[in-house]
Amino acid sequence: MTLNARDRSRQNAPDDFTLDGDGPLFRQIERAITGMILRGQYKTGDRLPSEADLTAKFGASRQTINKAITELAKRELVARNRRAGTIVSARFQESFQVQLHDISEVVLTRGDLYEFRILKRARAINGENGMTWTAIPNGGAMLYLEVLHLANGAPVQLERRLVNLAAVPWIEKEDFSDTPPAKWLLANIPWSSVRHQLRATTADNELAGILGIAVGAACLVVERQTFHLAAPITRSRMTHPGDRFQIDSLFALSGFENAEQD
Amino acid sequence: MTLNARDRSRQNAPDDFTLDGDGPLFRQIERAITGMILRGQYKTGDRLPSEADLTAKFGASRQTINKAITELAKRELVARNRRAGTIVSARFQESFQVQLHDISEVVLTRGDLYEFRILKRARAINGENGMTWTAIPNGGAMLYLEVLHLANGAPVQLERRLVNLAAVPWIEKEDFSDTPPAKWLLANIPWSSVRHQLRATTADNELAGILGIAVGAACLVVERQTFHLAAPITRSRMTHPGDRFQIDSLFALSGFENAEQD
DNA sequence: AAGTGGTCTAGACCACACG
DNA sequence: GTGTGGTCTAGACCACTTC
Repeated sequence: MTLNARDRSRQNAPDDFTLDGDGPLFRQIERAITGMILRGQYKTGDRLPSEADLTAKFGASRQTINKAITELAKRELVARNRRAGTIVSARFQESFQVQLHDISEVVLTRGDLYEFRILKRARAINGENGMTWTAIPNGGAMLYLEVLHLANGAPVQLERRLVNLAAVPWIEKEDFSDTPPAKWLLANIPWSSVRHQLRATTADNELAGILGIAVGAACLVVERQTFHLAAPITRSRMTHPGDRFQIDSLFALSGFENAEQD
Repeated sequence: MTLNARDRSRQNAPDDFTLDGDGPLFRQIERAITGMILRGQYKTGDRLPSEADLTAKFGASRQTINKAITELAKRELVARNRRAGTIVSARFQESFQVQLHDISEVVLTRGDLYEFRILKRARAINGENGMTWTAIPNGGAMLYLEVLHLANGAPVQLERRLVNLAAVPWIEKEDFSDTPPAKWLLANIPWSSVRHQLRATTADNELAGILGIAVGAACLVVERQTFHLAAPITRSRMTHPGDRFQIDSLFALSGFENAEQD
């Protein structure tokens, strides 16, 4: 195998195995390698030194090296293969993570006054009166809740929720005077899986009236269903006025956070 | 010292430290404890046995126990404190994770035919002709791209993108005949942080024409900006017809995935 | 003072993929 | 076979928090 000058310099360049002395050793190593990748000292397809080599270069034990690189692998910055070694990933990510925060947190974070009102509360039978939830059997008992969330007195979210009473019978005793149903459920009922759907709709007459927006205005809808060990717990449809609400989410590789403008 | 079953049940922590023998030991332990929490054998506020105790109960080394519980702590199923021990969290989550997939993956996953068309491509100067991107200096050179993504011939996403030419000058040589700009950028340009915004809008005349929908129809807009070591790389606004596209994301605690209906 | 988790080391065996 | 990562153990010292 032959290397041209550029390749050779690339192989010699990464003599940058210096640590910043800040925090645990495995984090320092993680940052050091992340930095070398981000700065291009290791490029897509390059092979990192083996754990044994890094052990010598950083003067750390193999466990510590492994812990650091395993973190990078979780973030898909590198791919690890037995025998083949650790390869810097083609950075194509087929998915990004976005965080959805509870509406009360969003409002309070913006520095606004948060309030909520229970507009409706009723027992319902699945399949009757146009109330259907396909995840639970027809005829199953449900609690229907309609909650309006406000920021500085203006509606920012209408929450329409169904709760599976077969799974959470105790909820009938709750009056939600202090804690909104979303928070009560999350604090009291464990879940093992969550499904989210996000979509856009336009406001019909009823929705426009409740949210105080024009008929036909765009709305952002977040639907969430939680399950506990395969049992459906609750489904909520959260509708937000398009002009008063948006989801905002920032993600940074740890150690490389910067203050960004919008 | 040993306790009989009665003594242990008095402590509200029944013995169920059995492993399923499937995969690495630390994953088995992780699943075992997750299961005990989800089944209510440990409730919110309960203290888990110390790592030293678990070492004995599972017959594993402390490292292995620690690796398992550290995973639970990352997922916020438990909170760890020196001296105070490991406490099962109040399950209130103030944020959920949702995954955003590349549009081509979404279309292909649905079993549809994916195509894209570059509608426009032009150099632009920040601040001129109504093109502004506040993250880069006024007067900065940008590449503007307008890309239409189709599923079975029907538009599902209009992507309007600005690329910071100061950061990625090489992009001017790309013709994007095979690979859409989003994929090219992710595969070729590293990033260290990403910002997402999601909102709903209604289609204006131009948008309605391009997407083939009615004027005033609801659209879901995803805006993404990536940065590399504080330098803005690209900003894309991805607009989807509300009736043809929604974001769908499923999350499950590992080991507790179930097939859910919608 | 003492219990708990946080981290690190040294050494080991194994599974897998490549030659 | 051989090199790589995957995992595990035993032992250790330390930092933090509560007692």
